[in-house]
Amino acid sequence: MILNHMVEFQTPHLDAVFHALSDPTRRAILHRLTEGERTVSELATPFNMSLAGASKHIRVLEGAGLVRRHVQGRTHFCQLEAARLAEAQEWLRTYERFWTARLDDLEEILREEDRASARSREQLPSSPAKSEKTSRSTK
Amino acid sequence: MILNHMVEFQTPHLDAVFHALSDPTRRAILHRLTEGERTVSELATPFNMSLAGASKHIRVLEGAGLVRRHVQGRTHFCQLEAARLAEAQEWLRTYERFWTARLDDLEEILREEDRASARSREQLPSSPAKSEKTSRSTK
DNA sequence: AAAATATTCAACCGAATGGTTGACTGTTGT
DNA sequence: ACAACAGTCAACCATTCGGTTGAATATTTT
Repeated sequence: MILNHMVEFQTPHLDAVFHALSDPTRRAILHRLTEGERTVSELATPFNMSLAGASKHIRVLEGAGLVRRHVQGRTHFCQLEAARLAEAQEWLRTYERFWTARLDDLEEILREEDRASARSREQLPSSPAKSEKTSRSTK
Repeated sequence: MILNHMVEFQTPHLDAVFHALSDPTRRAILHRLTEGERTVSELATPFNMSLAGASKHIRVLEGAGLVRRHVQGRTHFCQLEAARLAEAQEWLRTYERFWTARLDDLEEILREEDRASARSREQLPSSPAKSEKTSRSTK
């Protein structure tokens, strides 16, 4: 049982992917790659960082399987490889019901407040009748 | 413009959340918390690790806003706080179109292969007529 | 009052991280 | 042939990480 636990979470992919995503520079690089293929220098220029530094970040992304590279002469072209991001999202999907649950709770609380304020309006008829539901953006 | 870039990815929340998720022990702890509130010792026991070690992991999760704690006497109860996971998923959602795009590409390629093999069947009428679409699990 | 329990704290350790610099390896343009 | 260019490599540095141990702080039980 404990062993199941240990095995269940020995998912080196996720380790690498989440670690890769934990750095803002690397997230920015990924974002940049959504615009299309870019060379290493192109990816490096926006950052206040040596080329070698940026190169390291790209290697981390490559190691996590988030970037593919094909070399053409002396220039290395990088390409977004999103499949592993899908795995990460799949992992997060397991927890979806926990935040939607909380949002549902919130909605229930707000509805309850609405009922309460409706009652107080009945007791204080001086305040004007408002539209059936108080406007409230749950976004 | 470069500045926009720099600002756009200064999202310390995501840094902390993704970093927290990059460790398998911490992911296991989160998973455990989906079953409900657990004390620090309860969370620690499945792991081959000192209590202090597990405690540190929990503090990391807390720091990332993924766990809330309420103290009752000498025992600390931990609770999953999924909202920040939603933020992470939201970030990943931006990239969804890139893996679905690739899946669409794949589908298109397979369709093309089907057409090609259909043509070759026409040229080699010895092979028996099969059902309209070759069965193929895209999963 | 004393012992047991739940947990953190502080100091320490080795390994990994994010970054730099300078030298090296290829490739391309003159 | 040579200089410029694209990029990696290797060594180094400070910091963080994941982990340990032992002592400290509360709280609960006996």
